[in-house]
Amino acid sequence: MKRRHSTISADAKVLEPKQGSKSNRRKLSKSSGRLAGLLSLPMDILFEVFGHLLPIDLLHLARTTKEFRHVLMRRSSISIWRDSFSNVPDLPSFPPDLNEPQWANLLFDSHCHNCLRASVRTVEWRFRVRFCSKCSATKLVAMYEWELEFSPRLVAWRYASKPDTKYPGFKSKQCVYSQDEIDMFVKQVQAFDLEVDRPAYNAYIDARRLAVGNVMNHAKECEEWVVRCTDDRRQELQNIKRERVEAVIERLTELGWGDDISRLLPADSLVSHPLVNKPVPLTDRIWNNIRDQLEDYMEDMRKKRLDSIAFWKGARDVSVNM
DNA sequence: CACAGATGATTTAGGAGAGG
DNA sequence: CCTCTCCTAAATCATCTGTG
Repeated sequence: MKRRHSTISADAKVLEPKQGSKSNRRKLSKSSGRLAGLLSLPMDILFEVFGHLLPIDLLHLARTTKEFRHVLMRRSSISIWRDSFSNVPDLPSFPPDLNEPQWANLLFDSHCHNCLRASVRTVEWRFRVRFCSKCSATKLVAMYEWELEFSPRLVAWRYASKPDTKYPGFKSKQCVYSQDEIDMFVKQVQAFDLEVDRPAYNAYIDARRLAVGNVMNHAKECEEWVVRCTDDRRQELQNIKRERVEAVIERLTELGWGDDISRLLPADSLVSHPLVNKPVPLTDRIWNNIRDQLEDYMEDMRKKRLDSIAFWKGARDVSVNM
């Protein structure tokens, strides 16, 4: 697999600037002078600094100005990217058919690769693309195998092995293909004159099968990585929530609510209170914002408990007197 | 006073589960 | 199997607050 050497960036879309809000643009213009000053640093220092950034930071930086793009996208800057990737633990293996910015873009940039819509979480690792739901509908096609013009065994092109219910309208027995890749494959196959080029055609198909197999294996690795990341993140959020609950209980206890907290019914537990059950650490400022509401809540719960006690006491007295 | 960072409201994506 | 609804997490943005 030959790599291009002039720049790292093979795909202009990788460097497509993000659409910023007005406030973002204002911020950029105010701080641009300082960022630009970075480039006046000696190269070895610059490499050292950049090497401590995360890949997505490098990508964002390369999108800010032509100068940053020039520095970060040239072949001689590859060590920056390698250092940067080494800052992220537990990544899938580096795919040999992508370059570093493309790989960073696929892994970490959440924009649709087709329309640049933000916040797209679904990556099609088999096709090495991130598409929003709208673009998935146009750029991915669902077909039964027999619908393909060429034998699917030869195309072997990254089809879904199980129902892909995330695409509305796709039938479970259908396979999912990238329209662009089918077009490219068909074009390349049609370029062969099979009367003359049969050996070359066979070699092409063999190479294609091998390449597809490698990408499929790599996609599996990436999907497993996503599962691990999601699990880790879920755990992290649970820990933050738990610590917030503990912090709230501690502060309420300091205010004299400790006894009432221990007597709360499970259904009234602070764990499920909307102001408490949030994956955001409790700061002094947040505490100041929520304290009054939580004290009101504890007051209500105390009243509820005392009313309940009074009710049962009354009921008992009635039954004793009967 | 300007600025950076924190906060909270709102919007959006996507997963889980219920029901046809 | 498919669709719909609900819920959670993430992203975005305007506003607030603390600091120099």
